[in-house]
Amino acid sequence: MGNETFHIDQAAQTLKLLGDPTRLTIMALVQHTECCVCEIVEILQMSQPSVSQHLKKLRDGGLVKERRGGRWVFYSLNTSHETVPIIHQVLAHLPDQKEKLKALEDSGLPLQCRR
Amino acid sequence: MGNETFHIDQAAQTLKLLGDPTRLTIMALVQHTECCVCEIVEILQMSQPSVSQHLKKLRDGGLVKERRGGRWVFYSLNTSHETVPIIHQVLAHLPDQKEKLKALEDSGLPLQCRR
DNA sequence: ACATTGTATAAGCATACACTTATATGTGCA
DNA sequence: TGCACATATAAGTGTATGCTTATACAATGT
Repeated sequence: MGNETFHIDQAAQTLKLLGDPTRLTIMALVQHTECCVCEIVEILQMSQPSVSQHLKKLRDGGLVKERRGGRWVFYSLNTSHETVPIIHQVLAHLPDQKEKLKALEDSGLPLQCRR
Repeated sequence: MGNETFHIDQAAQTLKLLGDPTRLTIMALVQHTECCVCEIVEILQMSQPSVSQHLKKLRDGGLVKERRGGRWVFYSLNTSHETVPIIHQVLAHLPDQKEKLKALEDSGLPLQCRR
């Protein structure tokens, strides 16, 4: 029960975080592009606090990193996490979320974060 | 939100099941070799009901299949589940559990299931 | 300094989870 | 038929989860 168990626990922790539709979608969103919280809220059609709490879990688990830019906070995949290989391969099996980001951009909603 | 959402939910459900150290270890155990419940109990050093309940979850989720052989029940990976590709890739990143099965076999414990 | 906007945190609540102990079911054998 | 073994299920319990509403914090612009 030395090194191996650690790996299993580590992987399980990551998979647990990915094992929620909201968080899994967020991960798919931020996988390639940095995303602003307000964009995520808009795309997921969820309350801002709820999204914020999911982001906190992903942050605490080390799966995403944040960058503050003015009033906005941008999230992206934390590529230095130990389980990134697993994460990438999981996300590779999911439908691309770029379209949703593009659709949001094209929708003309008054999101100021991209200016 | 047609086909895509379904896939995300499906993947999330699988990942949720994998997101527990006990279940993840079980999956790693039964990945290549059919395993008897008593072997799993012995390897995990957990109570039999607890293991049984985890197996039920994996069964209900379609991740494993069971085969009854005499008094024993053998579990193995359900390779016809929709998310097998994800499962395989996740498990590929985990330490091999064959050693534990071998160690159990060599330990001389009175497990009758293999005769 | 103050109001506005964007995000995080706090508190409360209903539900889900993982374990325990106790019991039921199922199979083989005397 | 009755006992022993292997596994499943039931009931109970403490904790975790995901949401809601309310509020705090942070940065900007006037």
